[in-house]
Amino acid sequence: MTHSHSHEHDLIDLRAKLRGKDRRITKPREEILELLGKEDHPVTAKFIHEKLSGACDLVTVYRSLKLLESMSLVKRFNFGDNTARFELISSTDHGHHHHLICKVCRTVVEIDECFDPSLESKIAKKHGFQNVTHELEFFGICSSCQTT
Amino acid sequence: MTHSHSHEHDLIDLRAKLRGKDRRITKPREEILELLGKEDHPVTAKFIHEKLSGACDLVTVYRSLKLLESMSLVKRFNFGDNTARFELISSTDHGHHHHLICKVCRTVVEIDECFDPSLESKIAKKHGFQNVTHELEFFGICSSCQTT
DNA sequence: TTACTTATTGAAATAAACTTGCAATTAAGT
DNA sequence: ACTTAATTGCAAGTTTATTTCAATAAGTAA
Repeated sequence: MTHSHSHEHDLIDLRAKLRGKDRRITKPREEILELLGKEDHPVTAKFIHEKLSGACDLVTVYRSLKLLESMSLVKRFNFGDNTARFELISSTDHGHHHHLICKVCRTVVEIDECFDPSLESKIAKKHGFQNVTHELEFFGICSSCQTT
Repeated sequence: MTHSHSHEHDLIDLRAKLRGKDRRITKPREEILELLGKEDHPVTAKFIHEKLSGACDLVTVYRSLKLLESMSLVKRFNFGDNTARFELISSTDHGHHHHLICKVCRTVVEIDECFDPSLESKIAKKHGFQNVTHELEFFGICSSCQTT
């Protein structure tokens, strides 16, 4: 919904997390975070590089995204097309939400619903796993692509 | 559990599905199906090629997997490492099941549990999508990799 | 069986996503 | 401003997967 001001918080967050870590606040990192703050859906590294039109190298986009991901500022998604997509972790949903993707036109809808967390703890317990999380994406055909 | 004889059914299935479709039953296709019948978890094209040790080209493995997938004999999975993995669609679960993957050692556990299908239909209805399916994988740390 | 048609294969080339090595740059502390 | 080391850009290298095309082989019909 409203990503309008959230990215300012993310820049503050970035500075806070980088402080005292032998890491630096750089223009590419700030620009990538700012761009992600304006996007409503996960975007590819290539997309970011093009939108930033030469502000930095594509390699730097890859490296920055990896750093931002390791700092839990950005979340990586996989929509099954062999291309990683990245989204800002919003403070509201803690980065946990899912997507509904049109198999035809690749339109993406953000989904807030999720299944009961007891399913996850049940599975974790059953197999002796810890720190269990999940990746869930829905695929279907959107209203525009439904051939009558 | 018992994949021991199921692949014979798959070969019959393959022949049945290919018949009268201008498609041919070839050695690589049979061998890939047979190999998948012996595996308990999704495997990569590279893995198949190595296991078949030169029985056919890696390109043929990719092509065959794509064909088998389009024929609903094989299902493609994505474990978040930019590498497609393939598994035989068993007649019992109709190919619908999930996985629990150890983030450390990459061990895979097959999961039969799933959330209530009403969640899916609810999401489909809400956004006007049709033929909605989902991809769900669990990630965690297995008992062997849990540092005490 | 033999001949015929065409789907399929192998090999090399290409494509796309991502990573690595290294010299040049630049952020941040003193 | 000076220094140190993290970061960047560029080129080259990996990995995964696809495409092109001549050679091969599966299925069909004589």
